[in-house]
Amino acid sequence: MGRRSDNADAEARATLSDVAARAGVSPSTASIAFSGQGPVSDSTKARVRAAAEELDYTGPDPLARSLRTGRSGIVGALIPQRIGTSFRDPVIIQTLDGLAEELGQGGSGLLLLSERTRDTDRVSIEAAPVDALVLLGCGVSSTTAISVLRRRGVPVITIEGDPEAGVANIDVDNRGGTRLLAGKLRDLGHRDVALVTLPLAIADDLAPLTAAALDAATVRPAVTRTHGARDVFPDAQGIVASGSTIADGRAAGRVLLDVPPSDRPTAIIAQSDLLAAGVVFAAQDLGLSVPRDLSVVGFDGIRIDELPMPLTTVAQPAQEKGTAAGRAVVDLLDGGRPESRCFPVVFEPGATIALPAAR
Amino acid sequence: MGRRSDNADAEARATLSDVAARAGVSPSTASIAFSGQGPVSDSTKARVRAAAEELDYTGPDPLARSLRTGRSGIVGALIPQRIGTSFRDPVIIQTLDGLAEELGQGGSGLLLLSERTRDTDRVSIEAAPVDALVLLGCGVSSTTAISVLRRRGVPVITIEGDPEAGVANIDVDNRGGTRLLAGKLRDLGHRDVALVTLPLAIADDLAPLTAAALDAATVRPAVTRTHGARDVFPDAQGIVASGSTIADGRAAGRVLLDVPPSDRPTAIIAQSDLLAAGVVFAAQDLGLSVPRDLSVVGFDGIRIDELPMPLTTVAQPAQEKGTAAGRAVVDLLDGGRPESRCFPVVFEPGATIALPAAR
DNA sequence: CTGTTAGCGCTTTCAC
DNA sequence: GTGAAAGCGCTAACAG
Repeated sequence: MGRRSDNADAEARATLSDVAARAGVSPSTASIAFSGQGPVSDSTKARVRAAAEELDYTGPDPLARSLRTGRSGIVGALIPQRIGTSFRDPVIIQTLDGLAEELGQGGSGLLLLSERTRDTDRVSIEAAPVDALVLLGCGVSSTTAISVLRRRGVPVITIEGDPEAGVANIDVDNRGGTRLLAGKLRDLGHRDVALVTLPLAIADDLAPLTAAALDAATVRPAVTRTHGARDVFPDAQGIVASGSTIADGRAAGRVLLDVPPSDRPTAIIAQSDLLAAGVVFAAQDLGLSVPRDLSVVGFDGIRIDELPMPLTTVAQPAQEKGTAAGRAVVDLLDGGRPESRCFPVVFEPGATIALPAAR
Repeated sequence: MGRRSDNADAEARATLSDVAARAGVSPSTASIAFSGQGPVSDSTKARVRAAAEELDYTGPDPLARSLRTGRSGIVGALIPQRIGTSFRDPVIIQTLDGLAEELGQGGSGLLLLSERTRDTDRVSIEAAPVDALVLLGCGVSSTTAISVLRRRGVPVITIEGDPEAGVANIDVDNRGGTRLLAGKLRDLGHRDVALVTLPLAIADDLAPLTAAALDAATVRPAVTRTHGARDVFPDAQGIVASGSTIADGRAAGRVLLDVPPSDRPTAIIAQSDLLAAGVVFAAQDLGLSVPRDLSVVGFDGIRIDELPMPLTTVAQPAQEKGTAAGRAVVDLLDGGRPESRCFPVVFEPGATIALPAAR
């Protein structure tokens, strides 16, 4: 029973067969007239269009079309947390923008999936009607997600995901970028350097950075950036932030800085620009001047207007990441085998690092 | 031929019939075992599950299920412009967040549609496989969109749309809110008041606010807020901004303020907080002090950290708007007839208005 | 260029 | 509690 919402109005909607009948042609011909996928005489096409017009037929039912062709025209993007949270991060927005734009070129739409959906939902990763899925800097132990999708036969692309998974991965040079920043600090003479990391797992709390937590981490970039920092400062300790907002950075910064001066680091490596901005504010809260009393570096290269000085950071091509992921998806759907790639980052000198203050 | 991507791997995926056969039951029984929509003995259910496991069957194909049930489980959101642009507006993000969250409760997913899709796209409003669509503060002459969707039988909800369209509309008190702010300015003694409006149509350019432009406007809130301002200052002139960012406001503000002092308004009513912030910056650029030399009011109630003082504005419940729209959609899909509603706004005193400077 | 035939994979009466 | 039958609306071979 029951197609559509059996709302008051609607006597059954016309189907392609109805249109074909009215135009005096077979359904297959009518189908071709609509899709252009085959030869039809102009006169026939016109007749079909006219019949459609009369019957108020707007085109093939996408649901039926999807079943028949095996394609829905929809690509899913799995984002961490809820929209309001994820979308506070400019990097995610830019990446999605690039992704959506590129998918649009291929005629596909973007379905937003949050990690938080219950699997009873009609549109969870185990049941969403998607032709492919992009895992976006996710804290799903992405191997789990990937295996579910593989079983479903849904192709996957990851952005900053686990490279081992045998899936094309669009990456940025998180390790090298952080190492570069750490190197600048070392060259200036910093030795007491602390980290403010991104959450290591979905829904992490503010906490010290422990080896155990790092081992259990599911958020790739957080781990990789930590490695990059430790390439230069092997013993660097730090704080795991509870998110990637200015407020989260401020809270983490306070923990690191609101201590006796002798225990205070001379520099802080924050794993995102928003976190770094928060650290700068935390320093200001405590009467410390940046960069005189404290050097701070970030990651991402987003502009943060509220900061009194430009941040020393590395810029990543967020939108291009999305575009590349989109292109990889389109390629995949065309039967190609897109390759992983890793974007370089670009150093932005800014004005938040300096020589360590004499003690 | 060809189901799915005929990629190297995959020998044909198992179907529900395969599972049923293996479990020694009929397809209908297997279906019930999966969906829970009917009576099955526990033992049968277990057998079906086991067979599924063995065949690597993860559940019913969503495409087939959709065709059969007439529901895709997907709700579309039509946003103006591209993601990167729309999502710079915190109000849109919050609204989408509320919407997605509420839809998630109903088990539906959110498909992002941009007005900019070409109608040849597989997933345009003409052909997206959605159970319903939410028009989000759109500049589509929404009547057009609505009529397409009505013909398709896709139910629609609008957010700040045209109320006449015979569609449930989730609105906020744009007119009353702006009138309230204008009233404050009048009470302080302002008489030379200028407007910085939101774009009146998709992709508007910075331009003077003319009667013709206002008549041709497709973006509802821009029109309504203009009316609200003119309820108090009937002759107020102004500038149509080219977007709703701080930069757009700054540009518009410059046009209004970079004139001989005698031509300068003593107050500016901007139609969004971002525009208002831009106006404040434009004033500063010209050496004017806010609110001493110029009073500025906004609209929305978002926090703008980079501003040196809190903005005088009215706050709208952006997330609740989304939630309400989501609830309306769910209601609609349940066969209900959700009603339009209009949220009130709340005055936020801020510190950007004062008595007009003596001339 | 057009029509015939078949079936995508599933859910849902309805009878047992 | 289970099975048989029907068909959602469409497109893709293939034959004419």
